[in-house]
Amino acid sequence: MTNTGAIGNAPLTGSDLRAFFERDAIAVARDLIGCHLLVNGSGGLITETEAYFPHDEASHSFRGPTKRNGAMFGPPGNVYIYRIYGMYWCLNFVCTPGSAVLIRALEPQSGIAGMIERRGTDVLTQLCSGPGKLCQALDIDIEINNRLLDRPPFSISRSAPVPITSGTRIGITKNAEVPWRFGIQGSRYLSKPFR
DNA sequence: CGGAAGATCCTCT
DNA sequence: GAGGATCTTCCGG
Repeated sequence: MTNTGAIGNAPLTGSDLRAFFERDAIAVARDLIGCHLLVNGSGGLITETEAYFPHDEASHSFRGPTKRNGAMFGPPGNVYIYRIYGMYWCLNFVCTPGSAVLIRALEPQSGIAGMIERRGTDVLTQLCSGPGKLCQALDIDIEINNRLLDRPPFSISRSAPVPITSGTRIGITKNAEVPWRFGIQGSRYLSKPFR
């Protein structure tokens, strides 16, 4: 399958941003693959995503809004950031209320020197090959939770179509069999290969 | 290279 | 008080 929705590369803003995200999280997760993400000048092509839903036991929104997951019930195109295992941050983009896409990996293109410094490695394929690594590389933390993607420090734009593959989501125990993980087929910049 | 285990800290039960 | 949408290191094969 190919991402056919990608035309042009101007940043998604305002009503365009809203229209892109106000859809089924699976469609959004698929269409985000190959998009270009910048955070404070660091970023690149999104290579791996996962979709989460309110009716999905693996989702933080499964039991309704709480203090922690509040941003997940914000407007389409909102950013939801949470701490995982007491050590790392994870980045999500909100779709319809309580639905979101976890950004799991990207191919570095901009601000690589800063990523190398923050990650402590110069191996390009290991800078953003996982949700926690990606946040460390892009200097993402809770300070920029609950903001829209068309405002600083964020910028997101569509890019050229890429070949898409899918599989089961990573690191969960509940609802673990659904194929709601998406990625660039054959990319070297993934958290794990697709089977 | 694959599996195991430890690090570490909230939030929600 | 348990349990994570993770990562790194260490160990064995």
